[in-house]
Amino acid sequence: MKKRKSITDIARELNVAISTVSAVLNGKTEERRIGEATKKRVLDYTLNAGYKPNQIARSLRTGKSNIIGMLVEEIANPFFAEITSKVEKKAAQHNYELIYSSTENDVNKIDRLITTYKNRQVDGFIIAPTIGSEKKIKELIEDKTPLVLFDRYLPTLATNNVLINNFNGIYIAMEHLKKSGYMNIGFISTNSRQTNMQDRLSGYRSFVNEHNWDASILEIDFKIGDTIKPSVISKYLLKNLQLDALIFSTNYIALCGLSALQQIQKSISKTYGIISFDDNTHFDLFKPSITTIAQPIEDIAEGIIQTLLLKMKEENYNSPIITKTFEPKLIIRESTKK
Amino acid sequence: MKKRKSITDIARELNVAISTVSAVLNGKTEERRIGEATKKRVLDYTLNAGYKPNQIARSLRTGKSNIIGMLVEEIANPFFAEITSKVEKKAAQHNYELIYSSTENDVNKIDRLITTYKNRQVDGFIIAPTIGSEKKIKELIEDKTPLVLFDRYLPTLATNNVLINNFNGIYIAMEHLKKSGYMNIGFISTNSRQTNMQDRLSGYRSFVNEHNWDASILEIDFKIGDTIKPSVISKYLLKNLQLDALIFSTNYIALCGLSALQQIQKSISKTYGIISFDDNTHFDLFKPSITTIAQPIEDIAEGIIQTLLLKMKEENYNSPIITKTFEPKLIIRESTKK
DNA sequence: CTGAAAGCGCTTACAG
DNA sequence: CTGAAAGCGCTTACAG
Repeated sequence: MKKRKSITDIARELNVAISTVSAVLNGKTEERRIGEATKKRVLDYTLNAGYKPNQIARSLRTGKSNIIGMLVEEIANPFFAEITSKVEKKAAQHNYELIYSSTENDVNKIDRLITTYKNRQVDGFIIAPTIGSEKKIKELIEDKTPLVLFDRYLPTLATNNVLINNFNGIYIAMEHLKKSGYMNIGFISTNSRQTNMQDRLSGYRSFVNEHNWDASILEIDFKIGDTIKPSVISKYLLKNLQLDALIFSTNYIALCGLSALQQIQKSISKTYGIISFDDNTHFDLFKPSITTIAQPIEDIAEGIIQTLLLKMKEENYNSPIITKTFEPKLIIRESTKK
Repeated sequence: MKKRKSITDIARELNVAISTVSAVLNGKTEERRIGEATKKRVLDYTLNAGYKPNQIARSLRTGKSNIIGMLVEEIANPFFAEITSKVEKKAAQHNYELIYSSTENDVNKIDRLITTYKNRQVDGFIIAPTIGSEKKIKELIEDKTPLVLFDRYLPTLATNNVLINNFNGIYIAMEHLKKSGYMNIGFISTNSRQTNMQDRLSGYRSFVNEHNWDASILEIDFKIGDTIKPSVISKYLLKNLQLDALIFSTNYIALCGLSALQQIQKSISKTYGIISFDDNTHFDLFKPSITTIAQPIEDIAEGIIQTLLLKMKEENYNSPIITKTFEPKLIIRESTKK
């Protein structure tokens, strides 16, 4: 590759000191009291030559990279894709670059990624943590690395969290179904022990208990990257013919559940009330369109970036731990109209 | 953040020279003839202390980052998500890290991203190029930055490409439909001028011309991030009632088309033969399951990484330009059984 | 077999 | 108002 111009080259060609060029480039002409003429000469030259400072050198010197590392469960999942995209834009506004990777909820992968990112000297971490990654994340906390967890939390770790009220999300969905006349509601979820999934389950259980209903729960054994067989769900439906409505605990389970419903449409002719957690670009296109429990993605993204920015200010390393919890929102569509 | 141990700290604590530590860490104990005992001491110590070399410093010194930058159209699109994931794994096997971003086919964004990645000193680029980005990409070529384009090419740029035979993909799909008894096939695509889309259109036109059929083409005005209204497609179908089969030129158009078909199911009761470009995790779950023209993702990923690795070996900067073209594969499912 | 020194491209006290 | 020098953490010729 062609060698790029350095600040030294520019200083030599312009007959000024390296530090002068640096000051101009960093907008420190005031403190350093650089003359207008010198400033203009440097600016003209660098603009013209298309000079961009070498970030690597800058990082090495300042100990800051202006990079934020973000680890999500799976970037292909629309929820994570959207949130990453929003965080990326917000980070850019504050002059930070975002790099991200999928952990696939794999403890080894998350550990490896944290190490890699650390070696790249990221200034802060945003992580959707996996059960089992407590030890590695604890290292970050002990190093005083600015850090925000989101989507789920790790109960044993005292650090910053941005979450939603998963319990309430399901609870208001149940209330809506009840009001719409459904009385036998099945809850279809994964067997994940993550806090978000457990809280959604609790929301269901609480509502059912409070109303003296029978709980009917399907927990599917699922790992990221697996394809769920719709037959798992159709079998469950055929065994639980009393059900008149279904809540899916997350978007990919819902997609699979909708396939299952198509499969058994011939054998049992009934229309279920349907609600899915996570709104999805396609849910309003379905026939019937699907009622969803939407996460306030904009709020979450803003909550994450603001918390991290605060923590990345050096003087705030010892400020209190922050947890922000947002409320999800029910988007009512055709699938819950009796 | 806590300051990390440096090679200097280690050298001091072990009473050896910095260069000795460096040699051991880089496995150069042979050339540098480091004694077994010294080697063991250093290795034990660094392993124990969990020391990881500072990549920033290493990059600055060697001029190499061991990072590959990849720009795709939209990471949330399953095709790009999969290919990125595969390239990432292959790159890791060769000790390269992959960073990636979505261009959204936006020329400004792609230009900005290339600049950002250059400043991060990536060792090579993998790009799904956008029309209009010729100038910026030409700069990379002139700098002799290792570079591979994929998915589409830019006719005016002489550089390395990894592609599929889009023309043939549609052509064999048409042949299959004809053999299955369909004779009035509509082609539903975007109005994108990208080579991949244009080649797919050419495949359709050629087949139709060769068989003296009438062409029926819908080109939807679409930008990444847009939601296509299914009504655009249903209007087209209602105007072209002679059609008995449809080919969708890409996965998101197909998803939208399937919504449109549901909408008009009541008004026109007929079953279209359906084929979509790009296989998709959900296409085999649909009822009927959808016949697709699948891209050989594994081959494409391997083609990309091998080409780039070759170009990143310094001595190969002046080796000939490489173009690899793979054949797509028809996956026949229920949607094309009459 | 091992170490001292230069240098990658920056920023930042400090001296004048 | 401007410049010379140190130093971030490495690698790599080179000297012994």
